[in-house]
Amino acid sequence: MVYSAGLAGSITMARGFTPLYQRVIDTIEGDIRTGRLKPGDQLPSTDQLRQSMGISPGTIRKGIDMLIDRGVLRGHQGLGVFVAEKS
Amino acid sequence: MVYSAGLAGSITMARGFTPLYQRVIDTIEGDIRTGRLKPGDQLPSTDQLRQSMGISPGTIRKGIDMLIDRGVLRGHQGLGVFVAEKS
DNA sequence: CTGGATTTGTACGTATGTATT
DNA sequence: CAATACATACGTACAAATCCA
Repeated sequence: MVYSAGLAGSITMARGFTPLYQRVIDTIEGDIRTGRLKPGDQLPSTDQLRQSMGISPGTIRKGIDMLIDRGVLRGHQGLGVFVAEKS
Repeated sequence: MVYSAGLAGSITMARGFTPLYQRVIDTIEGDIRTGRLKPGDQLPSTDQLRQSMGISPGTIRKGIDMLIDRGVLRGHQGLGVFVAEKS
């Protein structure tokens, strides 16, 4: 699983107008939509996502938090974050 | 408007611990439910909430972010945060 | 028109707590 | 007990939008 964010290393954030946390959301939801992530699947750890996307842990977390709040993901402390079984 | 961060009156005190960001959510939603905040009303600024609740800006922000994501609030950069007209 | 003040929006880094293996 | 991983919370900095003197 790749999770490349592109533009990694751009400190000045010369991004378009898509916030980084939105890119986290888009990436995960895209992988769910295409079937690369299926219900019950475990996501890469926050630290792995941080490394592969080049985004700080807090920003990774913000995207995941929103998807958990929306019911798309489920977080289990000590275990990991998983794709929700039902939408 | 009070927005005290005191422990009494919290809705979700079951299991002993309520996260601070949840207290922010509960306080705002409670004020909407009781009519103390009405659709179109402006909330106190993040900095005012920080002071009155004694909670860090990031945590205040997290609660507000979730309510914006749920459609309960609307944020307008440079203006303020308002109670959404539609529910 | 300009510039300051206010306020939200985004992003970073760090620390600590808690659950699971 | 140790390692792993999520959950919560803190503080800071700067960008962007709005308002007004």
